[in-house]
Amino acid sequence: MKSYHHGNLKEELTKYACTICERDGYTKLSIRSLAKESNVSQTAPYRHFKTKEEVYAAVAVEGFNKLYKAVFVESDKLTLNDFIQSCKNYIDFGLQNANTYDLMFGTAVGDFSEHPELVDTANKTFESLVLNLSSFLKEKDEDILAGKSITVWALLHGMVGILRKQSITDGDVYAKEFGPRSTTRRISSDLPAYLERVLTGIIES
Amino acid sequence: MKSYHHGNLKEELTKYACTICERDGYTKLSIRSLAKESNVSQTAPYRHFKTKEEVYAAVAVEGFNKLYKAVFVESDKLTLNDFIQSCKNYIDFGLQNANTYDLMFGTAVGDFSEHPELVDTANKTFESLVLNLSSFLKEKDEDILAGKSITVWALLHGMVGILRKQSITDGDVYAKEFGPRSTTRRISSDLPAYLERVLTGIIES
DNA sequence: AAATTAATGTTTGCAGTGTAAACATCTTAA
DNA sequence: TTAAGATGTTTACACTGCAAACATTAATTT
Repeated sequence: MKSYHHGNLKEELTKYACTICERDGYTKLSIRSLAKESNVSQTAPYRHFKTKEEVYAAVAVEGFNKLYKAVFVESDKLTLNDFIQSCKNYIDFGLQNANTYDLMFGTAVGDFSEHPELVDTANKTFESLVLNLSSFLKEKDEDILAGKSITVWALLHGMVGILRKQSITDGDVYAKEFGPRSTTRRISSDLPAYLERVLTGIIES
Repeated sequence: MKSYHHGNLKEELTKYACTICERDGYTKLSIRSLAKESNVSQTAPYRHFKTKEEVYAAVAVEGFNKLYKAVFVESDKLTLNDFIQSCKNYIDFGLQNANTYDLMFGTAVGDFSEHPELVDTANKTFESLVLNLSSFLKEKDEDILAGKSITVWALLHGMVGILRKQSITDGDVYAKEFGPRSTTRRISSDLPAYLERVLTGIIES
């Protein structure tokens, strides 16, 4: 028996928004289609989200939570392999959730600070990365630790972007000579090895 | 005397599209407003761009050209400082053209391969980075060279993303203790020094 | 328990959007 | 000169974000 009030509309809208954003890209998301999917009137979502950007922010929050889970490692004494695996998980997340990743780090949500929950979730993710590094290293100086974490993160973040646009590097004069086995393809075919080599370089600098 | 045919509408549309995309973000761009700006009917742009995505692609091409100019160094024997400067130029471009950068590397243009000119321009930019590195290093092995170039690029690309979303790292438990002088702020206040330290580590690995 | 208020839903309406189709005008090549 | 192609306009359609006024239900106060 369908009641006037939905019950948990916000949750349902968020969930569906996540699906659409990831499947079709966030530009394809419309508040009306969102409403239709939940069998609710076209403007009902506005009771839960002031603007479309707030919907985007909610999707980004879910994204950061998922990324956090992918990166987090329980142990407080990581091995090198644990650390590499965590980093690989980050890149895999970025590649397998490309559209959501774009939403999280692109310009769709202009200013995080207008969405406190988004700031918190994003912080938590980054802190997890710092903690991983601090448990793996014996580094005490927090300045140095934070600096290195940022460098590691930058590398991971950058690799996601580049691996996703392989056509940019595949076409280059050098990689071309290797035919189908382009440089990016070589890297991604053994990502852990690549990461171990590069990350240890960064960590020990 | 206004003639029926505009003359160089495509150029003018592209130029204005670049302005809007950078100023307001590409989601704010509408083909109709584009047309209005050039005093031309609403659907005239469709004679030059099959879809809106083609407009995005055109803007991205301009972006890569600009980025190329920022990164390119004439000399075929770069000093370390030349190289660092070129890398800094990359990051500066990303920060000062945030919306365009997002268009270039985000999901707005789904598949570069459908826009040959975009592939070419993007390739050219990456090749410039490889050439910089190859002239700076004495490295001959093209595999290694391409691999290192990708690592360098990933770091630069990642730093752009992270410096743009400082709220993520500013809020972290460690950086907080330093008050207004957050980790990212320390890094960006002396970017060349940071880059020299990190990049030499990557290059010499 | 009744009454008030707040939360959450609906309806209607507006100005704007991407883009397809049919038509007009100008430019270029045969 | 004329036919073809390029580039413009008009019209039309289904869709969009979101504001405003109203309806229904749940929660809170009396």
